[in-house]
Amino acid sequence: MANLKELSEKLGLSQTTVSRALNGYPEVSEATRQRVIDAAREHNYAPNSSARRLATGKTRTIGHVVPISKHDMINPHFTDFIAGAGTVYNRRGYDMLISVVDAEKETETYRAIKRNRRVDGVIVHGPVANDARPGLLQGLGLPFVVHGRTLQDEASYCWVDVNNRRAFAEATRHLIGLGHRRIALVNGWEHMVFARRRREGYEEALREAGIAVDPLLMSSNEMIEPVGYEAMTAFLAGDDPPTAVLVASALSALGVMGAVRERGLAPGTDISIVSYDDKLSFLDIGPDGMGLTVIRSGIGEAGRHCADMLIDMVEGRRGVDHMLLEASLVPGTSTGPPAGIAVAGKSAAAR
Amino acid sequence: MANLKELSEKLGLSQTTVSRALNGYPEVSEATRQRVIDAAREHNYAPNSSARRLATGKTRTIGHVVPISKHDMINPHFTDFIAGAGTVYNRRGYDMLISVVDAEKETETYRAIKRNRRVDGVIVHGPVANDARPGLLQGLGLPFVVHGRTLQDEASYCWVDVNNRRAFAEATRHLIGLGHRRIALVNGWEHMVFARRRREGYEEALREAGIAVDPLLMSSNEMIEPVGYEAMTAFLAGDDPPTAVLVASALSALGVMGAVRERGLAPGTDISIVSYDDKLSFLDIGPDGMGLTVIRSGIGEAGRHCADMLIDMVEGRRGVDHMLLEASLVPGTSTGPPAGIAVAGKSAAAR
DNA sequence: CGGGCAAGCCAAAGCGCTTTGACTGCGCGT
DNA sequence: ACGCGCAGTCAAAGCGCTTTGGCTTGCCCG
Repeated sequence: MANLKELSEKLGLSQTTVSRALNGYPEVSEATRQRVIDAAREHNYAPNSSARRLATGKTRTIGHVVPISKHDMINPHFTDFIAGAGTVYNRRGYDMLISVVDAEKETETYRAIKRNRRVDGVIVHGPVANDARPGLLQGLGLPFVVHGRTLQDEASYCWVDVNNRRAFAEATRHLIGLGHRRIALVNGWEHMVFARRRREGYEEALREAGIAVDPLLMSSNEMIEPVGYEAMTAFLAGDDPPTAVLVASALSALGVMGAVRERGLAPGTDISIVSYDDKLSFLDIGPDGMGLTVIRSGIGEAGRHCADMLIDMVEGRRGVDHMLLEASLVPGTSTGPPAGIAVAGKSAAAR
Repeated sequence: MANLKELSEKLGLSQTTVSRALNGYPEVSEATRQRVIDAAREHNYAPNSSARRLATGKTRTIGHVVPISKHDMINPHFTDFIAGAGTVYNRRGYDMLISVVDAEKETETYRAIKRNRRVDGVIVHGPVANDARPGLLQGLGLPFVVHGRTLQDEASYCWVDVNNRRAFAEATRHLIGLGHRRIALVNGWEHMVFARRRREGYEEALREAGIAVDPLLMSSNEMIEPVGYEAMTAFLAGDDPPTAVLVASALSALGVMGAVRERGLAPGTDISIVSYDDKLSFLDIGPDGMGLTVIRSGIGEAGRHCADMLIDMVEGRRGVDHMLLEASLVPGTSTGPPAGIAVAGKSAAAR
């Protein structure tokens, strides 16, 4: 059955009534509604979504503009984010539109998206230090939720973020509590806001304990395996190598572990490792997998919250809102007192 | 400027003419066309895409139905695939619609997509042994391209695949040529067609060389890091451990490398490793990165070909077509003669 | 000089839905 | 007996585009 007209003719009802019946409006009798629903199912009818969108002015579609960097790379965390957001879209009857664009064409893409009225709102990924996007989108009047936060005006728009600062402060305190004083940080790019906050948390905890911040123990770079390996190798080759390391992502942690293993060091005994764990679905670095001590906050969960918040907004059920998720420290076997300090019964390497 | 009507009034032209001018039809004078284009830009006009879709019956949208497994996991290779496909959609003016659905709801999703006329065609990911999807989609009359191939009727629909069988046969021959006789295989799930073809290639090369296929040297499982680690650890603990191993994915290779390093073995000297490399953008296992010898075929490239093929189809410029990509063996430092056989100047470990 | 033809433009008819505003009975209170 | 409100239904007017089928010009050619 192609369209509403035919279906309504077949039922001997007007298009109005059939449409109302199908969309759950109250002014149609239950008997009629049931008859309509049965007929729709029988004839395999579903409204044409383009027509519906044109008539309502709503697209029931959420856009994700994902910038693609040199080397055609999309942030691997993105997969898990959309896995989370996607289930929400599904449940609430929304579509997910993804635009893969060159990083520098991003603002033009938002403008185009607005002009064509292709989506009801967008999710903004990976906020950077002076991010122009919130301002741009506010100017365009395109509803949005930021995954993360920018550094300024965070009160003026919706966001869902992890309390990165506190998470890293606590992880650092944990290591300090174990007796570590030389603690390295393998961080992400610091133009990304979350990375900056993580460093702040790390430094805050060091200062509290009266430990000097040593630039030689900090690296800021892309969060991928080879980079983690390089950074850790460099730290270990230094004059006064760290006894513990804080890693900003699972992928980096993988590289860090590679460097550690290669040097024949045992995590938890010779060196302590704590990694942030976004719960990349294909890589379990935590206690149940590789055994690392991790600071955990699922990125899929963040995706779900972003999606729900944005849909609430475009449907007018919610105003400007924020959500700060707390990460939790999950102890694994990769942490322990520094090598110099002997502790009975502590020897197992990670895994 | 909201719509065509206003723009045409402002120009003193009919909607017809403005529409034609903007869409490049020949029956409008160049002078007028230019005037229209300038005005459109000046007033920031772009056609409402819902209206256009309704009028034309084309959505200019390609759908990707991605099943989500237990543990909310989406195949990590997916990111790279859509990075490739996405650039093509962009270039050719198409949108990408992604539906994240529970694995068992996949066929219902295709039906719904067809009913609503939300997309012009779909890409089918991860074909399995007796895949129902090609038949279903042919029955629905929804154009599609399969990334990979099923086992039967492959001539009846469009696909883009890698010559997995040959790739693995050649990699195996390469190892045999170096003198290896105990060659293990860390494969993906064999209900996935590509994994099955890879094993066939591997076995073919072994048989050619008169080497018995040893089930104890073969594992078939999910292609993720922890699983690669487990498999390799088990192989190395066996009575007659392999001197070489063939790995089906970069992620598994990571686990394999972890197991190898942990045992203090040097890749290329103590044990040879060849991995299939889909060029995951966040993980370079090849010669330039971790240094492994790899069989390489970019998944992003496959994505581009799929997208182009599908768009050609829905635009009626192409009929049923196939594309078989060849993977190439890229030598790294992780392969060499078996440990027993001494060769001058061969000693460097991977990396 | 008139017919034919191409170039350039337009009015109006969809596309398939939602939504407004109006209409019909029917039961009810007075 | 009459009017009123309410439940249930409908015709028709959009939503903003594309596309069909004409309608003017102006020009060329016999």
